[in-house]
Amino acid sequence: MVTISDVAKVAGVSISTVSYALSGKRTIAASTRERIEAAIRELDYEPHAGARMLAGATTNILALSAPIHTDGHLPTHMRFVTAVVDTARKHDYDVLLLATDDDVSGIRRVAASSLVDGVVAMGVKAHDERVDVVRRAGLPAAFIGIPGDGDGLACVDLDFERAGRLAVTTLAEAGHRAIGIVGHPPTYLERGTGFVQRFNAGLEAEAAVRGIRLDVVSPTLARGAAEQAFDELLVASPEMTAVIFHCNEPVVESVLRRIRERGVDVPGDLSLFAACASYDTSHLVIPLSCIPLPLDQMCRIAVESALRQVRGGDALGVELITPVTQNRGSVAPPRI
Amino acid sequence: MVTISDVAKVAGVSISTVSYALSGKRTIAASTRERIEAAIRELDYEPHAGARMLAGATTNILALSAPIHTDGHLPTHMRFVTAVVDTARKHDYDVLLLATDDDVSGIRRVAASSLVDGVVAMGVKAHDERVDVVRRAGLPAAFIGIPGDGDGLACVDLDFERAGRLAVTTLAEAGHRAIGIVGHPPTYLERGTGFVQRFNAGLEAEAAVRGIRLDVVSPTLARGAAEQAFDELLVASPEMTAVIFHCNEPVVESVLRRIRERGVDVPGDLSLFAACASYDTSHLVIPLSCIPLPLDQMCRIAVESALRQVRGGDALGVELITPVTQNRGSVAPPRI
DNA sequence: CCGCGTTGTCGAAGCGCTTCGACAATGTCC
DNA sequence: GGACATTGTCGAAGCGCTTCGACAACGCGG
Repeated sequence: MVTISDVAKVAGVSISTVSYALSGKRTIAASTRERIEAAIRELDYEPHAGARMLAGATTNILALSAPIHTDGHLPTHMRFVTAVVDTARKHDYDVLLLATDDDVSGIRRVAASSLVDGVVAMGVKAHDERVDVVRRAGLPAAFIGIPGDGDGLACVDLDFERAGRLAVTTLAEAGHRAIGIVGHPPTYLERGTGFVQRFNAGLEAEAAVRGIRLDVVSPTLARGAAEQAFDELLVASPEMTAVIFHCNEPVVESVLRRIRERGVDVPGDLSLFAACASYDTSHLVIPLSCIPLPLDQMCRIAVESALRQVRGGDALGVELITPVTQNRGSVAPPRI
Repeated sequence: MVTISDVAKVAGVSISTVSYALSGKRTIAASTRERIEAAIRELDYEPHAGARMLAGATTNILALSAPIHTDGHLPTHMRFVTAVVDTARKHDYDVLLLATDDDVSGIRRVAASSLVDGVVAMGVKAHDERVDVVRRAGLPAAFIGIPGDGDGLACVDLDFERAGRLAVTTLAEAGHRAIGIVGHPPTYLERGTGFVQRFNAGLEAEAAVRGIRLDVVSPTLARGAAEQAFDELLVASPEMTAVIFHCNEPVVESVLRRIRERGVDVPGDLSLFAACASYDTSHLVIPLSCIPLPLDQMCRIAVESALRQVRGGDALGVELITPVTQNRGSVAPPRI
């Protein structure tokens, strides 16, 4: 293998000069640097990852803690993963994927063995063990989602509370007074995913202020559950004129098909709104106005926050992304 | 951080003794080993990954080259990834995820920097650049899929040719003489995914032997394309009594819904068969008899093959998994 | 009881890199 | 023109580990 001393020999300088030329930590004469760079290109030199780690430098590896839940939505999960990998690569970082059940032990292991410079954690829960682990290990970390006890930790998320309020506001301002909600499976809440709670809190707060009736269903992932839940909504609240989706794409699709089957006109009979959509709502059977989940942005911020800490910067605390709406024509004033 | 010399001190032995106790490469007296293990537990020692790599040992990291295609099916992709991660962890390996566009440069980089012990490559194409890279780098590698020029390389895949024949055989033995095929999008073939070619070859060979009529459609991923393709099949081959699916789950679901809409009885009017299904066919609107894609098995074999090479073993060449059928009642003799 | 092979342990070298301190070779200022 | 900073380069130490060769200590057969 090509080592730094090969490069030094070819460039006619010492090893340390090559190292400094590479890291930029000391000034190197332009002419010297050029010779070194030429030698590197000529030899196709790549620093030995282990040697770098050992000498106390960075590993240029980020761990991605991405626990998979049986009730989770795999495509969304995958989008998060690839977004993290893409961003990391832009900063010359590789990603070590921690995706087995026991996410805590994985973090502990890579931290103890100095394998990674930092960790990005997704699928964050209200009470997340990983918070303790990274805190104890003093490991640079960024959470995609807001853990309950994450004081001083870098967290990024859509402002779900505000998204809840924005969803209600959007429909309320169109004139709707009774809104149905199709939410995530009940297991999400049981598992302690904070974003569902925050979104619901936002919904309820805004609905209370505006005196709007809210009816919530939380279909499981079983076949037919989504359609059935929608039917229940119709029965429970005959005056309902709008529905907010805060659920995964397959559930939305099922309900949209049911809506078509029943001959309900959108937005004439019923306005629809997809909140925090991790998917493209413009390609659905019925395109939906929505608040997009800014997945790429979240991942980018998380990775960059972790890397800032790696470079010695402070964790910037909680960063909440302001939700925005996108109009796809599925919301209109209710028929009088 | 806790180092091996801390452990040695506590256990009252030398550094090398600890190292040998850990690696098992020399015999160590049972009593000594116990003292060392106690010290390791007491200090919560974890070897420094970089030091290990540098000293010429293994890195205990496997790269997973998992290029993402725009026409690919994300859930299937994710299942492969997690299956690889799970298997790797069982062998005390971590997985570095190479998922950006340029998969070749990623492999080259991790190989040149000795970051990984080996690589597992999925999404293998008939002409796959990665073959050259790993061969040139002398890197232990396993391919999930069969590259065209992969002589001497470790490859694992379902025997798609045989699966094609088995699918036709299954329907032919039930008495069907005209079979429709709903295939993967045409972009799969254009991209050079070998498994589609091999499956089709198997289909055609068996159909030719048995004198069976085959009509193939390859719907794109556009909305409505699947339904439309099925309708075309119906028009093109009125005598068709069975359909083989060799496509992703969403396409199957769309067609199944169309079948319901048209009031076609399964298996009375039409027999259905899912070939190489990466999803659970028993939870579909109409449960389908199928040849499952043995995804976990493929990933397990690939990881273990790569690790065998890491330990100095030979690449075992191409391993084709024999397809098996599962009966879910969607195949019956055609009405006379 | 001597020589021999085994077994268990140790010391030291070295993996490729970063970084510290040293030090020529300059330039700068009174 | 001499004192002093600045700039560019170098040698060497050391990061934590594996592994080689050495070598006591021991049991064994002749």
